[in-house]
Amino acid sequence: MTATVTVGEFSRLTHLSVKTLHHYHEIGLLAPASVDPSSGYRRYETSQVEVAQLIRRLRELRMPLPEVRAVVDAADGGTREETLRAHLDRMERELAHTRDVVTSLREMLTLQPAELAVEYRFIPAFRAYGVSGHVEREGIGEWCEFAFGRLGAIAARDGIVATSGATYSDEFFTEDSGQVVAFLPVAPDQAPADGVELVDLPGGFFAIAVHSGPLTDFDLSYGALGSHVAEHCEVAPGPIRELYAVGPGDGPDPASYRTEICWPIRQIPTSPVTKG
Amino acid sequence: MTATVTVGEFSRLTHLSVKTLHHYHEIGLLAPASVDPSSGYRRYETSQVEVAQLIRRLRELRMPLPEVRAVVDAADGGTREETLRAHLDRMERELAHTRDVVTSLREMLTLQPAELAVEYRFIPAFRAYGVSGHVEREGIGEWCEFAFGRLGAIAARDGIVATSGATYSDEFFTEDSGQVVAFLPVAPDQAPADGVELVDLPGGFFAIAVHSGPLTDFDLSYGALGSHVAEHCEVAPGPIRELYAVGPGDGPDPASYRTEICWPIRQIPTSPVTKG
DNA sequence: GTTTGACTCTCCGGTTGCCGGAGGGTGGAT
DNA sequence: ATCCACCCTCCGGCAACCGGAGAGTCAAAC
Repeated sequence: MTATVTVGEFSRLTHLSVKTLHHYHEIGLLAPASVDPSSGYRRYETSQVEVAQLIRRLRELRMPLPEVRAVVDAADGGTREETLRAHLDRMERELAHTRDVVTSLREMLTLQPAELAVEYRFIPAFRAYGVSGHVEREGIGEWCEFAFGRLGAIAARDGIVATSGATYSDEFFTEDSGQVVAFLPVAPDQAPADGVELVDLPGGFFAIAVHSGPLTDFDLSYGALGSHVAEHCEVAPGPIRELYAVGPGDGPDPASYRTEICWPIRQIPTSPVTKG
Repeated sequence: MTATVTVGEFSRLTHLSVKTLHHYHEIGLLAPASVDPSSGYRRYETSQVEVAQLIRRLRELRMPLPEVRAVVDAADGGTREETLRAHLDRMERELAHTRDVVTSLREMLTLQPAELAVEYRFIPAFRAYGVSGHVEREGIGEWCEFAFGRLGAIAARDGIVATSGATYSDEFFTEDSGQVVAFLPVAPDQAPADGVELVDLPGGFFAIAVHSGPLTDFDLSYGALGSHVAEHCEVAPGPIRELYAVGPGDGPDPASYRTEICWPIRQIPTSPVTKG
């Protein structure tokens, strides 16, 4: 019922290159049915064509080989379905992201950069409910939903009204994963609550820029503020803060969002400030 | 107006990792404004933040670095726009392809494989108008439009009515680029015509399977036929042929397409054939 | 004035999923 | 016997960086 073929023939049947088949053999993803002990010649069975085609399909979707292996090895359809769905979800998200980047790229190239208004403020130390974690950049959206969901629930329960925010470690941006703390300011004598920490944010001077609109071209404002600070101020240690003056909780329209980016500085610059 | 910053600071301003900045320096994509000759320390100017952000944006779209360089270096907006658009087009196509693969993957996993009907036929040698070329797999759609457009025009002019087809070299499938010949059968005494060649296709025995519907899961039929041939026939040399019995020229609905895959064999097998 | 600690440098190797080629052995047909 | 197409293994390389080693530098603190 099944015949056995050489690599070259199998290559033709599956549209996988011989090199690729060698590779899959080496890593144990798709081993030939038999190998001639003396010559080393590989022999595949025609029944293996199906698996090979499945692998090819998955690879066409850029699925990493370890995941492909998981799908292929999955005995039960459940695991298989799950891995597949996870991958497709990821692709979906990536796609949405791509669209965002494209639009923001268009804006970046066509529109003149909006004049950035930077103001200086002293923010005193304050206490806040906090949710902290080491977050991957990819998962930041989900994580924020989780964190602010939790903070929002407590705020609603206790009747706290305040502008929430978050601090981001540098590595979060540059290494694509790092420490993030979502916070919601509370009174200094606020009692602890389940599910959140009590954190004390240090006071200090900040250079603050307001970013209006959705967060897709957030990095532009971020870079502009950073440049401004580098040109006019002495930076102080500590993570950058974001204050969500108007965010998803205040309305459904991302265009109405207002986010304040707070860059810690040593002091308010005294020299005449030339905006730019 | 512009201040100068270290790699680390520049990294914070641009959200590019230090390693990445090193890399971009090395390949000359984004060189620091100055390098301390004794210490080797890099110094960037804040004015470089913008370029860096553009690069980051483009990389987020998975644009290869050489293309990024082209966009960044592009003095005039025209070249820039063009490179960009080309890239976005490619992404668009890739996306469409992804969707196709997903649906066909779904079908592949949920539906039982349709019983493959294989028939054997002797096809005599014939003459045809041909358009041949070395084609990249990515560009096959475009190329087919071009080739069959040309053949179709001549057919219309000369009143030729025949089923067109194409031959594909193995490498086209396995190496993602290879020789392809689109052909349209003509009478043996047909006169040459501008823009097309006259080719003679050799006769012989073929194992033929009919693939119905769009070509997204074409490779499945292809593999199934190949397996069948490997199990029941002796293969003959020569490229695989496809005959477009019902194709884009015959109606807009891909579901109505019928394509015959012709696999060259030495002779019609005499043994009792068990389908599978 | 030096010591600390954060920052930076270069170089080397590894990652993923293969491709290309060198150098040499095999297999079936003539 | 010879040919030629096929097959083998091994080595290096591609993109676009990341990780770490080992060493040098800078600025502030003691």
